[in-house]
Amino acid sequence: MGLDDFCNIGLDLGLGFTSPTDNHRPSKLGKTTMGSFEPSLTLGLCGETYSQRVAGSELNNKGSNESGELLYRQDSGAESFSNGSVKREREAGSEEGEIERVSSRVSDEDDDGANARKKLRLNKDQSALLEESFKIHSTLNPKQKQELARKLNLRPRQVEVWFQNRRARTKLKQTEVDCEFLKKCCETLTDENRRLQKELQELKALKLSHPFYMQLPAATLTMCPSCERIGGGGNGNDNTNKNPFTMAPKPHFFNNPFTNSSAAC
DNA sequence: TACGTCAAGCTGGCCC
DNA sequence: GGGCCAGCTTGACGTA
Repeated sequence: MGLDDFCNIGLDLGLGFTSPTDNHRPSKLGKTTMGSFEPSLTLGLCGETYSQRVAGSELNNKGSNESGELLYRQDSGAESFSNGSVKREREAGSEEGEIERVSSRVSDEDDDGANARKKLRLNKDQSALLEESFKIHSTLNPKQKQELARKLNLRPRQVEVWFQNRRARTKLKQTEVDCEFLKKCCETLTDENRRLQKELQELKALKLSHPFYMQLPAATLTMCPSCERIGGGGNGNDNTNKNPFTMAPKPHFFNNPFTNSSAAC
């Protein structure tokens, strides 16, 4: 292994997203998680890979701050003035129908409105209780639905719809957060890519202007995979003093828990 | 009046 | 096949 071997260093710089190897299947309950993409930036040197991976962050999902001021308009449900499906009719005809008769507050306007669709607005208490329930469980079983509907003086179908819409809003919000996160990742990795490209150019220039360094036996150059420093064998431990092979410290993205750390350093 | 919000309708997929 | 869900759409309503 001589000079030629050392000079034929394979420098590889890449920026991109890698897909996880496991088949991450999103939960049917719509609990989205980061993990579909792992932004990565690699600089390969002599077969060594400098790799940065950004794992999913703890994206907090605050969710419930949407219960604003609400009007106390309670009209009959949409099923009352729309055709509705067979399914809905069946629902209304069952025990829930009884609840509906008790709970639905049909306004006077509905009598003349024929099939006019009125906007139902949940009042503050209803929204609060629904939010509270949603925090506990984002999906409801039939019994919970019935119970909640009874408490809220609503029809089970309305409770069900509210939960469906609530999950959709949560997911939308989460998607927006994920989008922002990935944008930031992209920016960071672009900067890192730029920096490494520059460093690569410098190393290439150095290789031409300082052939002395290239004559060092390759075996004496070891790179710590953690701190990315190249230590020269037999030249003392101080490799921080103007060592042309000292690389800039690896930036840490978002407290990435997957960043390798070596006990050797 | 344009736009945002949200309850509700509709449709297709999945699971038991 | 029925129930439930996600995703998309519709329409009423509030607001700047």
